Amino acid sequence: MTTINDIAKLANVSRTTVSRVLNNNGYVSDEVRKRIMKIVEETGYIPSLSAKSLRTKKSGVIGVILPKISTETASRVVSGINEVVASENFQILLTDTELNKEKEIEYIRLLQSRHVDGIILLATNINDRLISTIEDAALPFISLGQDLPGVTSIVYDDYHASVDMTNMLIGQGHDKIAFIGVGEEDPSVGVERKKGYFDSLEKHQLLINDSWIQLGDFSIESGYECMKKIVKRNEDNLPTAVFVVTDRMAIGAMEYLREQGIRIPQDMAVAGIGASTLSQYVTPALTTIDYFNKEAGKKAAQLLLQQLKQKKEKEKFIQTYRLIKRDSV
Amino acid sequence: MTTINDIAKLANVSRTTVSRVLNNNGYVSDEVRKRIMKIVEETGYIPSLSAKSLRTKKSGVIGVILPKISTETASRVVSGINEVVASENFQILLTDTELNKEKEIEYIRLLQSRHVDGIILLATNINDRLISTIEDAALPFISLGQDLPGVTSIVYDDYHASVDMTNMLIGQGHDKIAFIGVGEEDPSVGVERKKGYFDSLEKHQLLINDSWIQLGDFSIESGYECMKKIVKRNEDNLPTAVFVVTDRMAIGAMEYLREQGIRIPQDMAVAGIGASTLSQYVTPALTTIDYFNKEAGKKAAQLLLQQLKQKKEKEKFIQTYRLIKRDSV
DNA sequence: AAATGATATGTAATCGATTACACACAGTTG
DNA sequence: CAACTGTGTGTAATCGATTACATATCATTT
Repeated sequence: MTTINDIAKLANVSRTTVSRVLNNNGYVSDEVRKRIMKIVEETGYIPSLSAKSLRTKKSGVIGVILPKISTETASRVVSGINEVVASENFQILLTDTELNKEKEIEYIRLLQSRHVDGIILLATNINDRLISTIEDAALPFISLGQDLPGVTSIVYDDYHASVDMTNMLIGQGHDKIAFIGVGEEDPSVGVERKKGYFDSLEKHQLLINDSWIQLGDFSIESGYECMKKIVKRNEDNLPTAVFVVTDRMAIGAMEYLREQGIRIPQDMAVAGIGASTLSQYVTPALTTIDYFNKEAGKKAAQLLLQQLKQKKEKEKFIQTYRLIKRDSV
Repeated sequence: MTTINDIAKLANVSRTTVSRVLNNNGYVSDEVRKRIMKIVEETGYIPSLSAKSLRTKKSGVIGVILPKISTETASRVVSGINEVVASENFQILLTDTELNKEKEIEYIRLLQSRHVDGIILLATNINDRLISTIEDAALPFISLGQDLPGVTSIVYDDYHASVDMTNMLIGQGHDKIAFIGVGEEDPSVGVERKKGYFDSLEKHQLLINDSWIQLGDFSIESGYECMKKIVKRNEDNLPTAVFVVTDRMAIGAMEYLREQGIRIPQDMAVAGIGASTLSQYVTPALTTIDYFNKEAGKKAAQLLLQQLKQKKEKEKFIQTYRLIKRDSV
């Protein structure tokens, strides 16, 4: 490996001068600049960013912590983040917690030790150790998906999205609306979306029937199973619509309905959340809510870059959403 | 930031001893070890991996270069890679070329300057500068998707997959089979898959009709447009099947057919490649080929980790595939 | 009792960059 | 012409770790 010292020797200058040329920093005569650049190119010299990072305390790397790497949401968000940070010559160091809370904390510390300049966390839960780890890290930090105390956060407006969707179903004349959700460990998907559903029903003074409510685990299969349970338990009096808190589970639910010959939307309307590609191309096309994940990723990256330039107070941003009405309703 | 020196002072030892404790390296008395560990925990000391990396020439980071970050294929492959490397405590540094050849080269050099321990490239093309940049980098390197000379490569068996699919269609009694492909810049998708199609037709002495062949750009929309052109140009004599080289384009094609009231598969059979989630849940479910992308990612990571341990000769691996027959045929 | 080897710790060089500071030389200014 | 300012370059400390080598102690072996 050629180092800055080698270049300096070859060009008969001190390494200070080479560094000045490379960083466009301070005075260097044209003649020397050219000489050095020529040698740099000939040798194919590549500066060591570890050394640079050690000295400057900056790495040009942004840490991203994902709950699960291979989901469409994650992929869209990362794509948005990358678009923004790459344009400022940062790279992304990717970690995947596999939905494990311990790993979330572990990775924050790891990223810190790697001297990342900032961290974006796609958060799925809130707990004290997490908060204090983030505080201790004392790094520019953005939380996406959950509002973490003391941390600049971008959140999806799960509550209102859910209310809107339920209202819309009610507006279509449905008064028996089933619900497929997830567990309450996830404040956004598990709590807020369910709350929106309940509140809307209540406001319209509609019946809430426990046998219409099932919880899944985000997978397509669990959507299928939940739908099956709902249908089995209400064979004599089926609900006329089902609101599913994620598209994937909604797809599973649709599959079961199709198998059973229950027509969508005539016999049962189906609505999801997430605006996955899938939702657009299933038949019938799924009514859903678009959270603009890629935009959220971009926003997160922009906020982070701002924080890199100057420390800011915690802020909270609410990502807009859009209800996409399609044939499943 | 606490450093190893701070710990050393607090523990009344030299930093050498601290380093020994932290790396479980050489002799340290139990008493001192405990004392140091206690202080490490109290202070929340986190070693600087930049410094470590500078000294040891190892970073614990694997560079991954993707052609496009937000595709299902990429996401599956990355997920496979991550699963393997994370288990050995490596992280992934992610870069996205946006299908730009220059960036491919730029990123290899960048990753090199970041002292990544190895690189996995999801390759989409082959060119001399790329090869020589890889050579110069002198890093453990794996190419996934294209067989690069001198580089251990994992390739999908595009040719035979394509032959198999075409044979299958022919076996179903189709003799007018249209084709939607991509440009030849992409040796795997653009060249090999097309070659498989042609060879199969030829072998069965079937007509090859230029107006049945269209090239798209990987997008769903382009699949739609290609299908449209094929139908328009052959209104009096429609082909009875269409083989599309990617699932996304196949989905686009299906959409156009549906709009036109052309029934799938009765009027036209459709086949894709990729086994996207989408392919499983569209109606009718799309016949496609599964390349086991996640497995390929794992394999790539395993090969890379092996190379980290000992340098190896170039090898070439052919990833298996599986034809999934569904309702669209 | 001397030699040997295992255990325990420290000294100091090193990795490859950046940067504060010093110095030299020009041209300009009052 | 003395003082100042703008250019151009070098010296050496520094970032935070690892590691070859040296040294010291103690128990064991011959």
